[in-house]
Amino acid sequence: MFKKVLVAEDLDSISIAVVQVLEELQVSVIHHVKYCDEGLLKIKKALADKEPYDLLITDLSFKSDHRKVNLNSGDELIEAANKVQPNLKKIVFSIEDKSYRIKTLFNELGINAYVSKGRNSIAELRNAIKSTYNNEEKILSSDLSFNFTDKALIEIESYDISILKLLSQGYILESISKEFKDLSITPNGTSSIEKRINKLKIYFKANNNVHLIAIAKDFGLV
Amino acid sequence: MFKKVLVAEDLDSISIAVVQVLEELQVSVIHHVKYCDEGLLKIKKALADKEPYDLLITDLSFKSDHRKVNLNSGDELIEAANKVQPNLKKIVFSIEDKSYRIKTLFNELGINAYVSKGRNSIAELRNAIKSTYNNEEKILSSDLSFNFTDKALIEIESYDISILKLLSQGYILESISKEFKDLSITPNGTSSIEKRINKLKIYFKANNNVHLIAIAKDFGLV
DNA sequence: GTAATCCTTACGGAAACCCGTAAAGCGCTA
DNA sequence: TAGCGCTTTACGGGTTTCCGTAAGGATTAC
Repeated sequence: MFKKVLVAEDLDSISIAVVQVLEELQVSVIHHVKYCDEGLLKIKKALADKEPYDLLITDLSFKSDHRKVNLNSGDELIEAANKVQPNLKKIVFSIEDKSYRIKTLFNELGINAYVSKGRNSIAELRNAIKSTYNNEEKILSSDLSFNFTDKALIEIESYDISILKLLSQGYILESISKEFKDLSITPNGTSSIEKRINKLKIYFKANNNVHLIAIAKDFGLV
Repeated sequence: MFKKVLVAEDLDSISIAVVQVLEELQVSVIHHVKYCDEGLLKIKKALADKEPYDLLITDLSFKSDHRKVNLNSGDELIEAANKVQPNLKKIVFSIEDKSYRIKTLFNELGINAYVSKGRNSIAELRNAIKSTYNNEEKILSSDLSFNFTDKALIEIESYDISILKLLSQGYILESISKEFKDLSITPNGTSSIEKRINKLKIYFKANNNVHLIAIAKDFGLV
């Protein structure tokens, strides 16, 4: 079993249970952080000490409070961790259950397992840890079963997300066009952006922009 | 201390910690349910057996799965519980931290304490349980401090929520007007509804309807 | 090198919005 | 019942979205 594991989870009510699982599995060194920044520090420190972590178990969303932080989410923590320790095994333990989000985690951040917090997630987490230890790939908790080859949601790319983000911030077409020109994102003609929004509306079966943003919010895209 | 407590919480990772707190506090009978429906059943059963619960600790949002349920949220569970056992003490333990939502819980559902899940929430929960036992009123975990007399958010009423809901479903002004007429909700002229939306836009500093719905989603109003 | 295709941008008219103003309805009081 | 104040509704013009069509430009096929 893993020797040294880092848990990044802000909610104390949850981290207690996660740590218990690790103890059950006879992990000898278990560290727990409540902020992503701390997590990255610990990973770096462990590397410097030549005693790197074998596994990172992290949540995705972290509450913001008075503290000023660099890394705001599990995604960012993983990205940063990948840079300093690419071979680190990574399990995400989060409430998120949108296929779009999860696929991105596997494909772009190279996580080893995803466990969605739910009614039986502690058992799922235990299994995921074991499977990860046995070098199995793309482990998904059983309540989430979607087709990995389904391209539908993957095709929504960062360009679309940018548009949705700006729309949700009250930008009108013209302002989005200007913003894109400033950031040299192309295409940036109002007409092209309009067309792209149209595609999104068709894809998400939205009646209008308001509806579209509501749906995008529900999907966690913005 | 309380003798008999019911915990309604779907995430097993959290309920473990909650039950531990209750055990520490020497509560002799601790029951735990993962669905609101089960919760209500247990409350009714306990009443019928003349051994009612002293306290209900519940989450607000419950994941939906294959199971068909009547009660979808902690709010609904509390409302139902109030009908069968009005004297039941109630503590809400949720991630929610929007003052609007929380105030409604105190004012309309008569909960005794609100503890927001966070980095130190287990200690907060322990205190809230003790305070509730000592008949203190309107107990709020310390990371949430807002003014209870501040009317601002309370003034957003169900009428506004209805408008926001329909907007977020892609309705245009005219359709909303028609819908309101069907449901005999007044005022229902397109002009009045428009004016109300305008107020909301000013209140939330939104540039347009799209922006407004994005903000409403963030606030958990829809 | 030319044609076909795709992508980007432009244009225009109808629908829906945004916003100010004015009229109509309704309860209250004298 | 007339007058007052408040709420609701109606109206109008400017802006933005919505949606179809088409022109310009780049890439690919042959």
